[in-house]
Amino acid sequence: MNLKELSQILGLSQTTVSRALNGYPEVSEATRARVVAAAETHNYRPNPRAQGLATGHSRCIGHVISSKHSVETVNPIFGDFMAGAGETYARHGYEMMLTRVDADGEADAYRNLKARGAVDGVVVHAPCMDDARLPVLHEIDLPFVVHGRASGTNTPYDWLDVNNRRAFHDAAQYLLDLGHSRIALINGHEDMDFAMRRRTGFEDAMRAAGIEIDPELMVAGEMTEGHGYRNAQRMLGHHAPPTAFLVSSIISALGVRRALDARGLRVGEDVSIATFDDCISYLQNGADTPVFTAARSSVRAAGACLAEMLIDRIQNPSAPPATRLWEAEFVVGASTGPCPG
Amino acid sequence: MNLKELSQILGLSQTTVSRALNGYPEVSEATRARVVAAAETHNYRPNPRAQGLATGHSRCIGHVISSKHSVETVNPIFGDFMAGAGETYARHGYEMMLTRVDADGEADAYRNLKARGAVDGVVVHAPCMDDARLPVLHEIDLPFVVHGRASGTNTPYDWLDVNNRRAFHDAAQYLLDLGHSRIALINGHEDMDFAMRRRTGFEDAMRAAGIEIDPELMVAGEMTEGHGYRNAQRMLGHHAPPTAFLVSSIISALGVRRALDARGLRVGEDVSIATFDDCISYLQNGADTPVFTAARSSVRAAGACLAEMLIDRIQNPSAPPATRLWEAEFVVGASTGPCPG
DNA sequence: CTTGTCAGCAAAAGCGCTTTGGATCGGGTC
DNA sequence: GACCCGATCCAAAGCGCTTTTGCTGACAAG
Repeated sequence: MNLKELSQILGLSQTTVSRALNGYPEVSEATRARVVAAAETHNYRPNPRAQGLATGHSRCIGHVISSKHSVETVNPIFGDFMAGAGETYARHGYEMMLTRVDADGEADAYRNLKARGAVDGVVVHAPCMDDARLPVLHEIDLPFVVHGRASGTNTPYDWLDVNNRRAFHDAAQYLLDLGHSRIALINGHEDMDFAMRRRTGFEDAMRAAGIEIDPELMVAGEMTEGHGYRNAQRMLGHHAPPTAFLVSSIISALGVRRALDARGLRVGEDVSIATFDDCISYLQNGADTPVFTAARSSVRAAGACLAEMLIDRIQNPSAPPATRLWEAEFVVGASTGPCPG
Repeated sequence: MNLKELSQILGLSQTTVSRALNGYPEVSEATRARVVAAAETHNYRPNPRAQGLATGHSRCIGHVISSKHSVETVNPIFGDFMAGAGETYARHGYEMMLTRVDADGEADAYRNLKARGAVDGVVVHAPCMDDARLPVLHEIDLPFVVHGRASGTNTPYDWLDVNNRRAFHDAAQYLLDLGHSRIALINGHEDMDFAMRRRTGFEDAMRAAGIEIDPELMVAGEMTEGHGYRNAQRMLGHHAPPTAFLVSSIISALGVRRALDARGLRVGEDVSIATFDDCISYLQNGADTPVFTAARSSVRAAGACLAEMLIDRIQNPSAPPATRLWEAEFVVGASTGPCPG
């Protein structure tokens, strides 16, 4: 069923039917009601491609996910982020389109999406310092919002970020207050902006406490369980092992815990673990009492909020840049305790 | 840059340019080369909506993800599945479109996608018994492939599944051979087909060993870490607690392990754990020696294969149904050992 | 009885592409 | 020399929608 057929059935012109359906005022309420009813009974759905061709926009949001650090590894927060964003999109009548690209193909992918008019806007994931994608997006004039921030970029843009520096500062401070001084940092890839900020927060707290940081106890990499396990194992084999771990992801924290188990060390007694918790739905940090002491912030909520911000941006391209800095919530769990000895 | 402009630059008609670009034979190789070069230098990209309007298909695959069991929880294998599928789509020039719907909105979502011509085909996730979606898809004649199988459906369809029954039969058998008889099953929602099959495999092995199954030791639910933890905790408080757990997801298995830790029980010594391992990228089951004894099968590979199958189906709608039954690989890890006592 | 206004509707021109149905032209056939 | 033919290329008709423009008739104002 298309517009033409529907209009013939109704004995009206396509114009009138289109207007009736799209809420234009130039059509009487009686006619509109008749049209809407007919559209309903004949299960008419406007063809989005034709609509897009005519209007110039696609009612579709692009997410391009790159395999930057590893072709193999998928970001564990991806699903929850998309769930949050997806619901917002759906509510506003937008679809979401995923594009998967190789390591450095992101900028090209954006150019492609723009040239083809495939999407009305994009969400930029995992920004890094001096992110090369933002100038490209500005240049091609494709609306976008950034999940996180990109230090080094001076032209303003829309972003939503967690105060990662403060979150890690406060978490480190908490461990310091418990008497720990040999604190290890297991971070995400530090070319990513958020990881850099977390590291800064950690270092600030350590420095303020007058503690020199052992480079052996700082590591960055893919935030997998294995990454947490291997590095914790290595560090625990150190001549002066850490008494506490500050970890950038609950996934890696699981690996750290496994390393402790393997060495017969009790979590929260012999060794403490504090982590960042993105509130991944299938890995909740304890329904009742938190398993891990953590700085937490829902990635799903972030997805929902960014989606909203992007839609706003699309509808009002000249609005001033919107930015949101969320504070992580610090929760004390069973994984931390006073420094032994 | 659009076709019209490009053809004017070249001094050719739109027809010729279009044909040259799309590899039709009615154009000389010299002209074709000239056109291709010009398209390249002017960064011409055909508008997919216009292309779709003209050809009738969208070069886009739909994935509709429902919040059937829980609005909150995202399937942890989602990201890896999409990564696998996404690469295949990209290679064949397809995009993927996600739609998120409420509990029972899936069938409607399919009708919508079809009526609007938004996608050329869809992937059906998490089929259940007598799945209501398949008749709908047949009725509206939208090409699809199923990740798993839907028992009770008699019209044939394309699917790819892991031999879940055998995987769980063999895993249970392995535990039985180690001397365990109090074996607990922590399963996924059993209205889902794969969970039902796993349960059958488990029951078959137990029955063949002449062991009566304690209903207290069988549970089904959302495959989260918390689900594993809570149920393991409960079962371990039983007057005759299990000496082994058979778990449907490595995520839940992590929860089971946490429950063991909480009770000071050693994994693989006091209590054994065997699990299904979907090879989730950020939760690898040990790079060197497997952490968990597991039946494993890569969900990412499944995504890639299903994508290929769907594209085949779209290109050849009348081909006989394709089905693939993969055997899980059984790996022995550190989480299992002889039944103590 | 004009004139102006305005609600209500229709015709038609795109949007950017593919595809059908010619047109043109040089060369080979009889 | 008339005819056919393959090789190239072009004009124009859609695909299904939105939107500009214009028309018609009713009705109030002058």
